[in-house]
Amino acid sequence: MTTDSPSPTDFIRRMIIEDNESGRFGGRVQTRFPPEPNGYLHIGHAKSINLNYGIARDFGGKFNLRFDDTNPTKEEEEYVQSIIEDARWLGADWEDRLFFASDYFDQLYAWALQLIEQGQAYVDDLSAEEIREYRGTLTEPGKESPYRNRSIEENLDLFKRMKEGEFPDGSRVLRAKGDMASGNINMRDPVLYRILHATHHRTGDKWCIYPMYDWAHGQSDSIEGITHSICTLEFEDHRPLYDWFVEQLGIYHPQQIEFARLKLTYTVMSKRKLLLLVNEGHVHGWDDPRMPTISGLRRRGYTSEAIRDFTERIGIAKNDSVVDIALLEYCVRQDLNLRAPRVMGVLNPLKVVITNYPEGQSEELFAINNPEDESAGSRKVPFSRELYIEQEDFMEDPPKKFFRMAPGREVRLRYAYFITCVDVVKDDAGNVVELHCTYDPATRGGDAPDGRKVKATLHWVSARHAVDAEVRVYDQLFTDANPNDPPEGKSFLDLLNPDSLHVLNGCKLEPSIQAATPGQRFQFERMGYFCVDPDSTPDSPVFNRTVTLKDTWARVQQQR
RNA sequence: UCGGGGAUCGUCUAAUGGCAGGACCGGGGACUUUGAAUCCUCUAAUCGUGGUUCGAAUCCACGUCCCCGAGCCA
Repeated sequence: MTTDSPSPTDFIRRMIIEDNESGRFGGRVQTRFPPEPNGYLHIGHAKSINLNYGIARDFGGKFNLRFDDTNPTKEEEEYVQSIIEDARWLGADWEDRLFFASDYFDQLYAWALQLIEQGQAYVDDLSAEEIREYRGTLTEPGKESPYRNRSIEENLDLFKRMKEGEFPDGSRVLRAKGDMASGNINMRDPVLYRILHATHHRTGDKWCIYPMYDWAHGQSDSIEGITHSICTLEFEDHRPLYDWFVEQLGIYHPQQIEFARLKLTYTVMSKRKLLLLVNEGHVHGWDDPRMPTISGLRRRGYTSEAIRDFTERIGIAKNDSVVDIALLEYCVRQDLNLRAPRVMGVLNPLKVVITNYPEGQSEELFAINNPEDESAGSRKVPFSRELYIEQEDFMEDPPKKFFRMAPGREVRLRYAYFITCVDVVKDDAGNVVELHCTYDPATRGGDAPDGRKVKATLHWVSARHAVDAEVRVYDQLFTDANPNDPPEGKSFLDLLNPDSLHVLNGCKLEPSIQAATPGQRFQFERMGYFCVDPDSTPDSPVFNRTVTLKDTWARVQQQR
């Protein structure tokens, strides 16, 4: 009844358990992830991968990676490589079972000949537009093509000549004989093959006819011995076709099961929209850290463990749903809290001079690398007369609940000393540019021997020892929780958040960060989780903010 | 309205004829050398109307609303 582990029996696993009990597939379980190489993987795909791979793993079955590469006009090798990399990074293991639908083109062709010979497929000369007209509408039946009753011999001849390249693109198609009056439009003589004189990323120019999804997918599953072919809801009314083809061919019959695709608030998930964002330059590529792509999330600093945890927490069902992106952020904080070493970094520096600290002197203070992980050890952080603190940690005229630095107030510098603000230096425009403070030498390490308390602990960096860095802070890509549903006359692009990226320069980081390499993740204490960007060099380090820490103070401020 | 699918706390998801549970979000509190983490705690739901039943989120009937489908895309 109550399960505290998040992974459990969703309706798909229950179906599999039933199949195993009835011996339907001989107790065998084999799943697959079937991406089309026409874009990068996104977190919706991660849901599918973790579902399919997780099922295979949990049931002691097998998992295949199969590219659904039946449309050479949209598919590219670059996408194949990125998908393999991302799927692996997510933790999926297909062992030696990396397949391509294009591996099966010969078999698919032979099966098409079989269907023609059985009198169940024909070559149609109607134009694309005519086919559409003949198909009818959602509420009215279609009518049969005048070419539907060609002889088997003529169909065989024409289809072979289609394959030989005798006809131009679009001039003919091979269609199955379905039922032009069916309420399910997929059954109204679906197209099996179209003529495409295009170079395929794997088969080159060998073919000029290419199978449609419906003709390729089920039979590919059948060839691979897939038991449970899991796909998303929009394929639900393709299932009768899926079943019909394998039955007519008399081949092994897998079970198609559909579940709801993932939607997330404040982002878009369709490959078409993501491609548009990339092509129109609204983001800097598929791996832009604001993208919901796997490569974007990785660059942002997400771990595959956090993503897997997320895909387990959201569950599997058939309800259309939109998951709050706050859950994803919760998952990555949860994971990074345990593994990210802490470091001090000031994003918006405010200079502090400790007036009673000797000029030219410095010392090293003890700091813990990760309070959640003792094995992470400790480090030394340099302290000196001139420091930086965060601008937002000082207010000249603080409201009631603000208990950070203010004139006359004493606070703790993390791992260092208690300091008291004695003077505020301003520029001509009245901006606070520097604080003069005194420190209490007796509070070294951060504890007052007399037991007095301070309400705030601030992070800081010694000015002389600081590493300058660029920090890229991100906000949601869209201002609207559901950019898929823009107001009348607007596009989802109109809902783009103009402030989704802020580049901060001159950020001050403690020197221990110097050796960090791209991909490394840190918690900047009190500020959030950050990760070294691939653009980073030893001379000019660049960090991405993965996510802020949960910020109670920020919430209090918003309520005011 | 032709076919297919779906409606449970704000969100996601359990309960498959027997106490509507969990997680996220939000509120309150404890603790605190991160306003973090952790811990405690609270708010909050069965689309509607009938029916069957000792008992209905679950079964039945009739409604309502939402999603998908008319690519030579997948």
